[in-house]
Amino acid sequence: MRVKEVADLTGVSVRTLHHYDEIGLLVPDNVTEAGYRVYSDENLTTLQQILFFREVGFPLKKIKELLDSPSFNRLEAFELQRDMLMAKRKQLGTMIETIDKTLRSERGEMTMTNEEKFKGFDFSSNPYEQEARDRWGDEEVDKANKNVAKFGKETQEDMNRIYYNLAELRHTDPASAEAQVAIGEWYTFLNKIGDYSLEAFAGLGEMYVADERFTKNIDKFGDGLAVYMRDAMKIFADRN
Amino acid sequence: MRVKEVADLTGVSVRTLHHYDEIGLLVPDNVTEAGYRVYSDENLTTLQQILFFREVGFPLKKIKELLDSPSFNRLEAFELQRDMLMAKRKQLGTMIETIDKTLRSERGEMTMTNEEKFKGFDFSSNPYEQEARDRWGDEEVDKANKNVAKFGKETQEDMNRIYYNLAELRHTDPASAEAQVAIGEWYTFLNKIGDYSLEAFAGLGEMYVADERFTKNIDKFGDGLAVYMRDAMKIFADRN
DNA sequence: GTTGACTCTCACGTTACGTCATACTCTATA
DNA sequence: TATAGAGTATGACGTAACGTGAGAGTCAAC
Repeated sequence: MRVKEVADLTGVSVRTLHHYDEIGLLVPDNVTEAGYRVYSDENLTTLQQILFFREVGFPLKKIKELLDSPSFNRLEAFELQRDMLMAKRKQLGTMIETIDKTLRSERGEMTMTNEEKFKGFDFSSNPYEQEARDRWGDEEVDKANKNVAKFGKETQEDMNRIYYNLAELRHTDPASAEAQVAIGEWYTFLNKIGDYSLEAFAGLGEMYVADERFTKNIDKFGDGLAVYMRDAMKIFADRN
Repeated sequence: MRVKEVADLTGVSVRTLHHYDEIGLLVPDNVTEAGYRVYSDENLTTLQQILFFREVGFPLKKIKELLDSPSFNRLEAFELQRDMLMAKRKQLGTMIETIDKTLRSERGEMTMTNEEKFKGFDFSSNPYEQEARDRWGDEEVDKANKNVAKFGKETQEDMNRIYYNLAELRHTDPASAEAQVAIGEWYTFLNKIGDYSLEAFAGLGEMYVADERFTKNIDKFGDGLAVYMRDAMKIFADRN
């Protein structure tokens, strides 16, 4: 699908699609020889997600973070969206009540406190923002992963190499020399992209098993890898 | 109430209130010696209206036009708001359905067309915008009244004086010398604030009875005044 | 009489596009 | 096959609705 088709289908402007491309929020899967953007069905699904999060007040930057997050899960997102919509529908009910009361009070049939006048009208802090943050993390949790992304493809490949390496060792003793060398590479790697003391390193290891978002991603390289890394990281920190 | 109280009550920021003051959208009824803004209950009601229209996507400029419109009516506004909320609630239902279907299609239980994927997600053109325009007018219709507001209090008083004058004559012959002098004043007045040919003047008179927004406002000065003015204006235009 | 919470007015920054301007691409038809 | 008309691309500046300090005054309370 080309820009205008997408625009007509979804109700957003062509300029908006250009903008989303510019900021890397929705980059079309294909481009013609002439430079025309061509959107895939996958792109459309992503756009649907974007529009949804936008509708409920998320800034584009945060939406991008969510979608980019390695722990992001489309199905979970849809479920959260469902919850948000239901909540919003309930809020609308409150607003309608408020309006009804206001109408009656305007007719002098009753009086309202100022608080009552704004019941349902407070959109200030979206409780789901926290929920989304909790699910797909930000700041702290994915710090490492995000930094990796910043440092480009090579760094990413380095990281994967270390993960694969460790995954192969994951049924051996984490205190063994081989494992400790591998985990030492991990420590060195992390310090290339961030700043980790030995304590922080050990703490990070704890998070690998404590936080399922980490666990999931790490265990992609091998079942039980997260636990193995935690153990190896603790030993490494203690010994150095 | 002072800024922060209002902010806490309504969930908007202090800066927002400052902003609304700056652009003349919500000017506090009182100001202390020290220059502190003090909001009245009336101000709060207005703010409620503002927040509502903002929530449903009206730009502040348009909101200001609505509230400033002489034909604006709080009760009508609340009723429109009710309708909009009900419609939005219905739309939410559609969106929830869409999400449910999407979830099922993600699980491979069914397939969806692209159009179905965006059902309920198109917020592009707000149908109520037109509705609001129709009720409280814009551009053309209230041009005169708006210009009056621009020219300050004196002009406003001049206008009212002419209206009252005509209202007293409204049971006499619109072709009489007295009536024609009065309507001539009206013509002169209008040309002070705008640019009206004789034809335009007669046409305006037609609108006074054709458009109920005009009729309502004019008849506030006396029942049947709008019709009377239309007649007098036509005669005036024909004679000059 | 000095905090601490609140307020004021600049004034520049930001987000998410809108709105041209200018130029290329691609069918559809004369 | 030339050419119009609809669509698209890339700048680049404009706009709306505030956010975010900076610097300074205000005010009740201890």
